[in-house]
Amino acid sequence: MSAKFDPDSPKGRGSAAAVLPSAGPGEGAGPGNLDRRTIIGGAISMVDRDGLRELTMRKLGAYLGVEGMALYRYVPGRDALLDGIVEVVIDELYGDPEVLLASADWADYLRRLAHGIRRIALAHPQLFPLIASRPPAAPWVRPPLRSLRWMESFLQNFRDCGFSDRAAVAAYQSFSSFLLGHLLLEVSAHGADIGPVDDADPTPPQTSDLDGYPLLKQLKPLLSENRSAEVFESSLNLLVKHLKQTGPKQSRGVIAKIHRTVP
Amino acid sequence: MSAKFDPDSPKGRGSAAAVLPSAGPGEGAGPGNLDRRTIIGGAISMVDRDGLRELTMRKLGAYLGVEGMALYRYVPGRDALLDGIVEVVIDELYGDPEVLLASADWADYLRRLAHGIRRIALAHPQLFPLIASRPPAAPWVRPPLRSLRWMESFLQNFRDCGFSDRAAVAAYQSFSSFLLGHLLLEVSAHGADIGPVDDADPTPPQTSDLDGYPLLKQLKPLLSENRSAEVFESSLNLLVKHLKQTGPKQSRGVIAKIHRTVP
DNA sequence: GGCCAGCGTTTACAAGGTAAACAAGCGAGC
DNA sequence: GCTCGCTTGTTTACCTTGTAAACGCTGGCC
Repeated sequence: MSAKFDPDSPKGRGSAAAVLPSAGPGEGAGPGNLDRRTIIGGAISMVDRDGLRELTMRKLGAYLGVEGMALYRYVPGRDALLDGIVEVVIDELYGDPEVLLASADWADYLRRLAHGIRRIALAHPQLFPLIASRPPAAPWVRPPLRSLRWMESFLQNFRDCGFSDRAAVAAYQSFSSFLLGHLLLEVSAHGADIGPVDDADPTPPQTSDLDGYPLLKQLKPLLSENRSAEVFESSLNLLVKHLKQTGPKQSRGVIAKIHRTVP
Repeated sequence: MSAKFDPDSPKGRGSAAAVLPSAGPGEGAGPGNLDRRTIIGGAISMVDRDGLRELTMRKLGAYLGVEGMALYRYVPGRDALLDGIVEVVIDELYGDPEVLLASADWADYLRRLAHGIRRIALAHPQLFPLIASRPPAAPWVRPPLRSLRWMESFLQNFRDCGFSDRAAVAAYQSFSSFLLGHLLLEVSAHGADIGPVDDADPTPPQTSDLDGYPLLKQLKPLLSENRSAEVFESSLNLLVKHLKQTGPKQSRGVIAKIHRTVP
C-alpha cells in the first residue's frame, strides 16, 4: 500500500463525486433554464467553492443568472434546498462504478462502500458536515449513509451473507459511526466547515501559543502529518476484522445467494 | 453490566455536566448583573431548551432580562459566543470527579475520559454538534477533545504509560474519531440538532413510507432499539483492546512514573 | 457639586428568508 | 389572428438577525 498516493483523493480519480456538469453560472437566463436539479447543482458548486455560509438564496440566484426569489418556484425554502443538496450528493454513490449495490463478499462490499463515501467527503469537504448533521428521514437512518435505499441494500446484503438480523444491524451501526467519525475529522482537517469566516488573516493563530504545552509543541510534526488515507484503511480493516469475529452465522466459504436486488 | 441503566445519562448521575447554576432568566436586571460567564451560561441553557437556531442575540438578551446589544459589551459577536459556549461546556470535564487528568492505567484513563465526554454529549445534545463542528484552535486539535490542555494531558499520559510518540498520537486520533462518530450519532438519534424547525406536526414522517423497503420495515424494531450505552461500552473496549496490541512499548506491569501534571 | 467611567439602551442599517402582487412570454382553443 | 390563462421570473415589501454608533443614566471619586 503506497503511502504517498491516496486513491480516494478527488484529484486521484476520475469517476463520480463530480456532480452533474455543475450548472455553471448561466448568465443569459431566459425562462425555462431553471429546474430543481440545476438549482441544487449550482448550490453544490457554490458551496464547494465558497462554503456553506456563502450559500444564500439571493446569491445562488445571482450565480444562476436569476433573481433569488425565482428559486422558490422549485424549492420550498432554504432548508429544503439543503436537504436536496445532501440527497443529490449522496446519490453520487449510485454513479460510482467502484461501489457495488450488493456483493457476496461482504468485506469487499464494505470497503468499496466506505471508499465511495470517503471520495464524496473529500470531493465536497464543505458539504460533508451538512451530510452529517442534517436530521435524517427517520431516527435510525444514520449519517453518512443517509438514504433509506442505501440502508435497505446494506442490510439486505449482510443478511444474504449470513449475518443474523441483529448482527446486520450492529454492522450497520458500527460502520456508520466509524465512517462518520473518521470522515468528519479528516474533512475538517482540510479546513472545511469554516468557510471564509474571516477573509482577512489567512493564518490566524498558526504556530501560536503552544508555549504552555511543551509536549504538543514537540509532537506537532507528528500531529500535523497527514496519514488519513492509511489511518482510514487500517481502521476499516480493524472494523472488518471485528465484524468477521462477531458477525456471520455460517463459516467462511458458505455463500448465501443474493436473491434480491434493491429497489 | 446492567442493560437497563445508562451510567452516563444526565438523569442517572448527579455530577458535572450541569453547567453553572444555569443563569436563569434574570428579569430585574440592574447594571452589574451581566458578565461573560452569565451570558454564556444563559446561552447554554437556552440552547439546551430550544435548540441552536433559537439562540439569537436579542432573544438571549431578553432571556437575561436585558437588551440584545448589551451582550456586545462582553462578547465580540455571535461567533465568539458560540466559541465561548463550546469552551465552557468542554470545561465541564474539569469539574467531573470521575475523569482523571492523568492515571498510570491508561485504559482506565481512556474509559473515564470517554464517559466524561459522553456525559457532556448527553447532557447537551443540542450543543454537541456544535462542539464537533466549530473550527478548532489548531488543525490537529480534533473535536470533541477540543482544548489544547486536554490534548496535552492526553498525550502526556500516554507517553508516561509507555507509548511511543507515534503511538500516543495514533491513540489520540483513533480515540477522537471513535468518540466523535459515536456520540454524534447517539445524540442525533435523540432528536438533537433539529430544533423546533416546525412546531406544527409533532410526528411528521413517522412510520411513513417504508413500503419500498421490506427489510427495513422488518428490522425497524431492532433498529429503533436504543442500545447506545452497550454499544458505546463495547466499541470502547474494542478500541482499548486494539491499543493494547499496538500501543505501549513496555510490557504490562511496568509503570512509568507520572512526573508531570498539566498546566 | 461636578466629572468620569462603566454599562445598558436607542437608533440605524445591511443581510437574509420569504410572502404576495406583478408582468412577460407562450400555447390552446376559438 | 385573437384572447385567455398558465408558466416563470421579477418587484416590492416585511420581518428577523447581526452589529455599529450614538446616547444617556448612575454611582463613585475629587
